[in-house]
Amino acid sequence: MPFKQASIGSNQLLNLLPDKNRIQFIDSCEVLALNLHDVIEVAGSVIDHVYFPIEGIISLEKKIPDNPYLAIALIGNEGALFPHVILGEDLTPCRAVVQNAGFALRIATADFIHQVEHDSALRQLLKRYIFVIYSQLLQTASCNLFHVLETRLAKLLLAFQDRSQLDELHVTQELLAQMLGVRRVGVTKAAGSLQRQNLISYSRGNVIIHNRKGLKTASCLCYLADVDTYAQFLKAPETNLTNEPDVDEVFV
Amino acid sequence: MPFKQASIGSNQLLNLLPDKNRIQFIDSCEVLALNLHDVIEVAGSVIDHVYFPIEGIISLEKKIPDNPYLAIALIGNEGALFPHVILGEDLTPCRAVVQNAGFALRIATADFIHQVEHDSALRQLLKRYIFVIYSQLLQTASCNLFHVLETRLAKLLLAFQDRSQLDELHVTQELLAQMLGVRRVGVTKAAGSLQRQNLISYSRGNVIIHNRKGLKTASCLCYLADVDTYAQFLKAPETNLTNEPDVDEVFV
DNA sequence: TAATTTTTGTGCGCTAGCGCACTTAAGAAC
DNA sequence: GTTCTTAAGTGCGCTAGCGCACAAAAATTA
Repeated sequence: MPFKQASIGSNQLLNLLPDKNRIQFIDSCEVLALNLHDVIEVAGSVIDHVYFPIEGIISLEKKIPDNPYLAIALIGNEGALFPHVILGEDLTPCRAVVQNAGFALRIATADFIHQVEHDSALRQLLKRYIFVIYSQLLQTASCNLFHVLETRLAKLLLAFQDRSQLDELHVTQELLAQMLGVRRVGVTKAAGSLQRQNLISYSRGNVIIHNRKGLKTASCLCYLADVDTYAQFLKAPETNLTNEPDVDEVFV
Repeated sequence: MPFKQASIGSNQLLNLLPDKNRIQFIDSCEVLALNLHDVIEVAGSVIDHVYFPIEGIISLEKKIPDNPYLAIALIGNEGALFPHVILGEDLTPCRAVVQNAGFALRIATADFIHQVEHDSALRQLLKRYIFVIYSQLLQTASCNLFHVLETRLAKLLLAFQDRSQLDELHVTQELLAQMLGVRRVGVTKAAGSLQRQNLISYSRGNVIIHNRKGLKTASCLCYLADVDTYAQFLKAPETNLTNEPDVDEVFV
């Protein structure tokens, strides 16, 4: 349970910062409620805030013409939404939808960039996080092509649980289908199979995970790969985020 | 023909830099021959050089266990290889293979980072490029899931031609299959269909593109989307890469 | 010229997921 | 209760791509 040990009520990414930096950064943020099915951004829009979820789940979804949406990533309190504005482009290539209600810290893009400019620890952390997302995206691109629905569903449920911190997930088959880019009946079939294996049970928008270990076995290795990638680059002890200097080490 | 107007013998990305910056940067590079089927990096290895192809094509390929390789991107003289080291992580999540012989500028990672630290125009350019690659990767992740092989093959051939600057591509069906993550016979079938439509012809490792416009129609919209993304962020006139300041504007 | 290797083509049965249409069941509202 | 709405299940024919095996043709080597 890679993200479960984190304390509720905070953002794990920001928790990796030294206290001083974190406190200063959070001071520039406001708290925003994430209401279920809110569309935070549509594809192509200008990003005017960067978000750090504390509770709740946001899915990043890419749409290509004549095809359904596809969830590219789930963002919970282990991550951030739109940190890539530090790359200098404030457009989002995909939309962001709240899939579990909760709340998040958010900061105006300009303020965010200002903070990042003047805080090397924060900068380093976010660059690392962007690299992790990039690596996981490579994995997803392969996974989408090669892996059958049942394993992809298992992966998604695990990712959902990691971010909701609950054994009972509030999500319908219809929504899962939208995230996976398949028909709802496809999810019915795959979920039925997982239920018959006593890994999960569900009814009308509630999915209960009974056997997390078994679900991992039923999922593709991509789930573990993603968790490993995150842990490798964003685990607290090894991160060694530094506070100084901010002059010579302007970017890297 | 989005990349064709570029002069041979240079890297288009670096061409977007002001003369002064470009000359200084290239001065720190060495020229390296790209030999067909060279594996420049394997997945997970430490990146000790960043490459700027001048001629030739390199494919970035992700491997997941029990499945074939999958080409994630083609890199020619419109791009760069491993620029993401500026994110602070010098590992590569995928391997890089030379698919068309040629040559490239390359620079040691440490030197590269040093240059990027002290050259805001270069930094801005590379961040933009990374964003473009990221956006295209989102597109690819969807494309892999939704689009049939024939359209994906058409897209790949167009991307190949853009980077080889020739109408005759040197690539076997076997290699195309490896890049697309499918069986060779799948490519035989799809390529046969494109040939019957008089869009291409081929024999024993040579693919000739007869009708580029038709091939665009036969490809998925993802090809055009990728080209547009590149043009939007990396077109010469609009880029406005600046030289100063390098103090206040340390990162963004 | 003959043998070998590389590249491309064909056939066949199989499976995952599709579109479409319809059914069942559980809550919610009346 | 009864009706209505939302969520989940079933059936059917279809297609893309799979694995496997084998055939044909072009290029290379002997």
